[in-house]
Amino acid sequence: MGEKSVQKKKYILETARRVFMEKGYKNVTMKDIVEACEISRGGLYLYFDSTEQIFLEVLELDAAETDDVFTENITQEDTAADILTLFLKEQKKELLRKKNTLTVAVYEYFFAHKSTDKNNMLRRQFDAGVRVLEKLIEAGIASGEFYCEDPRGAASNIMYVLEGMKIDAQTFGITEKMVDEQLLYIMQGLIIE
Amino acid sequence: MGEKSVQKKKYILETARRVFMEKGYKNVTMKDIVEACEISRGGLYLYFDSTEQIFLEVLELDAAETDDVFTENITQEDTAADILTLFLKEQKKELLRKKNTLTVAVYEYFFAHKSTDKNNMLRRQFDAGVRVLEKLIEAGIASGEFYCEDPRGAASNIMYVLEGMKIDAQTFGITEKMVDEQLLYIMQGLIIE
Amino acid sequence: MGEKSVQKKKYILETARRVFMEKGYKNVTMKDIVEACEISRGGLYLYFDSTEQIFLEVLELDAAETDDVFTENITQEDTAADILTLFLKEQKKELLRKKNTLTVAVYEYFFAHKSTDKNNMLRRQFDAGVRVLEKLIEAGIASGEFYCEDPRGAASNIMYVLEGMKIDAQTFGITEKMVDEQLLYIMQGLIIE
Amino acid sequence: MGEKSVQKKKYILETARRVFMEKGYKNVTMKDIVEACEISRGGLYLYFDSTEQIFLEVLELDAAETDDVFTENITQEDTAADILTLFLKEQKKELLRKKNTLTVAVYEYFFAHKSTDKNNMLRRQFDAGVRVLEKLIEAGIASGEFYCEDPRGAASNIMYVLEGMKIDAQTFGITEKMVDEQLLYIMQGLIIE
DNA sequence: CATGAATGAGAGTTCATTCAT
DNA sequence: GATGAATGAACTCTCATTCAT
Repeated sequence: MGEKSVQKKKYILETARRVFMEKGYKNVTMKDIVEACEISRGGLYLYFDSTEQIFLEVLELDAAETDDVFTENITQEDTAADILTLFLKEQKKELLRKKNTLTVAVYEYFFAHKSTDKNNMLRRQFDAGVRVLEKLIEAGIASGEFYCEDPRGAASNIMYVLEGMKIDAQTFGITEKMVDEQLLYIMQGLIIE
Repeated sequence: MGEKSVQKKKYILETARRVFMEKGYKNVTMKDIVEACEISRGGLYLYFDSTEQIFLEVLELDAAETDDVFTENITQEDTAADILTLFLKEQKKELLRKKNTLTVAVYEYFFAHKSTDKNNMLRRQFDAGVRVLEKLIEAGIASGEFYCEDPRGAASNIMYVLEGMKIDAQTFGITEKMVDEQLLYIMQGLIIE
Repeated sequence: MGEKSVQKKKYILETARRVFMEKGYKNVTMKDIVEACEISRGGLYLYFDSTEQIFLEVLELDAAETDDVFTENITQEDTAADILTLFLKEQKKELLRKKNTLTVAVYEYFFAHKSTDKNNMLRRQFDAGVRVLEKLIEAGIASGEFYCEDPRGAASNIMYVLEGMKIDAQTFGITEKMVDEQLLYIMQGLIIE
Repeated sequence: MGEKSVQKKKYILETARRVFMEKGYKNVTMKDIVEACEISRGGLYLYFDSTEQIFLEVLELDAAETDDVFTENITQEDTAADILTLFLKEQKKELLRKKNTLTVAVYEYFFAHKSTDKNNMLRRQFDAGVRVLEKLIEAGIASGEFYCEDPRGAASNIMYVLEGMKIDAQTFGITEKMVDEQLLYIMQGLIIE
């Protein structure tokens, strides 16, 4: 595949991404993507065989590009509490962003392709989140900022709460106030006053 | 609609329920339900106009029948901790039930029919859950069983966690161990040792 | 068929008549008639096998009931011109009546059941009209009221014009002025000034 | 839509035209046209969305192609009587053509889409016919060929008669003799002997 | 007689997918 | 590589007609 083709493929993925953000996963047809991309039906099939393949490659591209805005913003001087606050702030931003989000599409996809495989993207992300938070909490305990008897439990708790809020945001809406209250509750459970 | 029709309608709803449990919401066609019920195409239309109508009536029937297995099992002598434990045990059972569940269908439906309306079923259930848990925690505090500075936050925390675990159960699976650990974490955050 | 049945049949025909007036012939389904009559589906089939049969019986009933409002209003003293004027006035009334009319249904039916048979209802009516008008014109000539070299041609001319106006009334509308002008033209072609 | 598509579209319209001539308007389904054209179900939908759209485009094509066989045959030397005779001869030919005619379909369509709008095709055609005939009659009067006190009335009379005969031709048939007699009657009403 | 539930044929419509150009 | 016309399977929905009660 030549240079040109690579670019076109990327163009299709970016355009398809917008389509998935708007319509979720199951609602999206090859026709939708063809029309959004303004290419020919046959043209799309040169690059992709199905909406599933396109969606998975959109997710891959996403993963590759995300590359932690989060870690980039951490400096040496930051305390564990600072970092956790930063992390939660990022999550909150994500949660409240109503439109530009693949959340619905991702859940729709994984509902239909549930797998307990270690490679399941959602699972990897969840596990990774728990690990990072656990380390962070342990670091906070070590530095005397946090008190917590079960860092693993606390880390999981945060991840489950975030997952729960993400769903609620997409099904019946969630207000900034609700998010703030819960994040505050979480922080206060950890911080030594 | 006579007595007989009422029974048939119920039969269709029960059969459709199984179909929704198996295939989620969006995958289900009138044809699927017709075939599952072993009735004619036109026959189904005598009772329902669309899969959406069927689904909503399935949910209604569910709500009517659920009628709190939970509250039925509470006796006068139970302490707040007992009741909370019972509640969490019920939730755990629900969570781990892999097949017999409308969870996926419900989320799929509400992804597509997101509404911040007070009448949104998911919202009502969430709010009701928070209210019940808050009362319970306050009762536990009053009886000296629990310690908690923010009963509302704790109640919300539990509901979000349950929501999060429900999703995880349906997307990448969740083990009994994971559930137990998190429920334990929650209980220990409340109980005075 | 008992007395009661005869009444019910008549009731159905009268109700169906209204339906045909509203929707024409082809648009009417057995369901429409069942609903308009507020009887059961099976019930209708006890009396009629198809919309066609119903429609034909509606026409028969009509023919039986029409029984010439026209001839009833003619008295001995009326001149030919008086009678012709009366006839055209009746036709005009019929033409301008927008709603209560089976015209569209009748044409739709006979488009689909064209027959050059002498018994074709439209043909019988046309021929009868020509005959009556011809006699009338001849009577007018005899009495010195009219001048006409081809009474048969004039009679046919009137009938064709009425037919043409009936169609126009049902397809693009026709104003009272248009009708009056044409009827005046016809009368002036006959009357000796 | 490329050159090829334009041809195919025309092919479909021509084929559909035949179908409408055979079955009228309301009886024609997308399936009928698909089968007549020997194309696939989906193929037809690439070009047209409904039988109504197809029908209207058939009418447009017709209007575009008709382009007055009539006016083409008029020469400078023709007298008004010659032209009127030619016109009526054309109409007679049209009237007696039993099969190759959209008449029934057109009336069926306009029964269901009655509109007093100036743009109603039938109305435009009627008005245009009246105008042309009126001019012609006035020309004939000026040249001493015709005698007529109400050229407008005479013109309308001719158009209504033609409309009436068209209907009769499609419902109970009309013989060449009947047409000839009536056209003769009309001509004799105008010509000075 | 009368009911109305039930059936199944058939029309409309949309899309994934292929293929000649 | 790229196009877009073409196909056909799958779904939705409506009715004429039947039949057990």
